[in-house]
Amino acid sequence: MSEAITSGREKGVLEAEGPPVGELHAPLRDLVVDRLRANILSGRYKSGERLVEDRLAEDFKVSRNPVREAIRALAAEGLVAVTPRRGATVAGFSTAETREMIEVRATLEAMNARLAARRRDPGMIATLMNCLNEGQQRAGEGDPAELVRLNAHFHDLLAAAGHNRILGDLMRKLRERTNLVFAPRSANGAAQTWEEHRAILEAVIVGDEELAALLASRHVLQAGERHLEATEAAAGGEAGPMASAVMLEAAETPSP
Amino acid sequence: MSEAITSGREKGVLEAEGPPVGELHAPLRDLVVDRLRANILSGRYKSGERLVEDRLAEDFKVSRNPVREAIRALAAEGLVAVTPRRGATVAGFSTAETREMIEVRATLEAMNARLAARRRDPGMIATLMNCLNEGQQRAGEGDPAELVRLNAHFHDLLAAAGHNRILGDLMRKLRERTNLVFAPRSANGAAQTWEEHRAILEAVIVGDEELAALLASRHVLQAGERHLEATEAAAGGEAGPMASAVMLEAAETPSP
DNA sequence: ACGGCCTATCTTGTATACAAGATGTCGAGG
DNA sequence: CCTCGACATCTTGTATACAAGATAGGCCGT
Repeated sequence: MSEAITSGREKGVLEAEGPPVGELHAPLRDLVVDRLRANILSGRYKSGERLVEDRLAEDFKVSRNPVREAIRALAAEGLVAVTPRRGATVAGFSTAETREMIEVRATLEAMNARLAARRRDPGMIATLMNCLNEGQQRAGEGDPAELVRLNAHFHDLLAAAGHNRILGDLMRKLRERTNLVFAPRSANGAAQTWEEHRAILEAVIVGDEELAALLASRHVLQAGERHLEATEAAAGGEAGPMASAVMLEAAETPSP
Repeated sequence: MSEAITSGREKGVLEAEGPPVGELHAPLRDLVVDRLRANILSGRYKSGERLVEDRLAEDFKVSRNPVREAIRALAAEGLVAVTPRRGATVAGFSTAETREMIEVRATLEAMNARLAARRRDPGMIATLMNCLNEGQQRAGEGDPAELVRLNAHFHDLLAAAGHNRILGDLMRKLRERTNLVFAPRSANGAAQTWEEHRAILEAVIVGDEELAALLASRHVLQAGERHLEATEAAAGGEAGPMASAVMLEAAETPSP
């Protein structure tokens, strides 16, 4: 795969192609951001890997400036960590940080599901149903990258249904960060994931705010649990044995 | 006030002063970020005002590069808005966006208060008490800038008491954004604000998670209400008359 | 052989230069 | 009088150059 970024505007022999008419070309910085983010989220760049400006600039065939800005943009999103004079690396998270992110995500997803159930909108729901069907269909087939994409899409649609863009942005950034942590074993439990999606959507459809919030919260917390159990099993219990249960309890919304 | 940023390392006649020993000098970018943020939050730069790179570079006596990066960092925090080839302006928010931010903040502050009440920590509580006393004392005196600082400090301490840094970061960024909106009439209701702080802290101290969460949520929502009422009164009802009540209901955690 | 310094090299930080997009102005033509 | 368009100007986007901090390997002394 060629990594070069060109903004689609090479010097053609016959000047027939200005910048795509009506479609403003994005600054290189933004293109680089997209590429870097994609490479990080896809696992092509692994956690802890150094991101050397010069090398990336060469890879992408641009100067260091857009690369610098892209790196800092991703740092603001929490996908890369940069230390003042030592450069940037793909972010990695401790189990404590992971737990914290999961706690917050659970709360935000619960809030959003509540809003989606309250403001339910036929158009949105139809779109969500389509996404859900496709997801459940492909859950068995494999192709991790496609499943990750569909999962992100479902959550984005649900965020749109909540009609709170501030909330949606926060959820997306947090989701990307946790996905980065989960990436190594992301294929786990796709079927269960989509079963949970189905349950959330049903609660939203019937307008049961309480249930939608509870299910959305658990959806996140259980994914976190599965991950922590897996890593604890692999690493031999670096945290307490029931850390996941503690986590679940921590963010649960109080029940009536 | 001289706006120049120097990193404290001028060419002295007698080379007696390297970079302050043991204290790594921050990159200019970070210094510029701090200055810009301070100028924005203090209202020195008003919402909508253009941030021209050249002018800022001259003001701060640095090149455009650190300024560019600083602007983008603040854009990531949501304090400035940048349009691809048209430059950056100090962010401004519609009433809809403001409402959304308030909703999310209310939820996050509620979650944090719950965590602080659960994990209550004597040291933290003592520090919070000090801050509270100082705040209540100065609430009558005026000096808006000092009150804003103390308010930020109280919320930061409460965030620390919640022991979730991810959550704390999100709350701080959101608080800055809402403060930017509220800035024009921020002096309003300082006494009430600190009375609410007191109530929240009391709930945290006795470990009543439910009450702490409820009070924290209301603290944010009521501040939002006060603001929206004020602007609606000033602008002649641009949104529905009971928008603030709707907002309050929107994020309230369900009661048992 | 070991520890510490010193230099060679790599990488980031900052400045400057140039290219190209956006905006505002003024005049010609209707 | 108004509109359209070419030009002048302002501002951002990108590249390159140089300065300075960080790192690693080797050399010297003991």
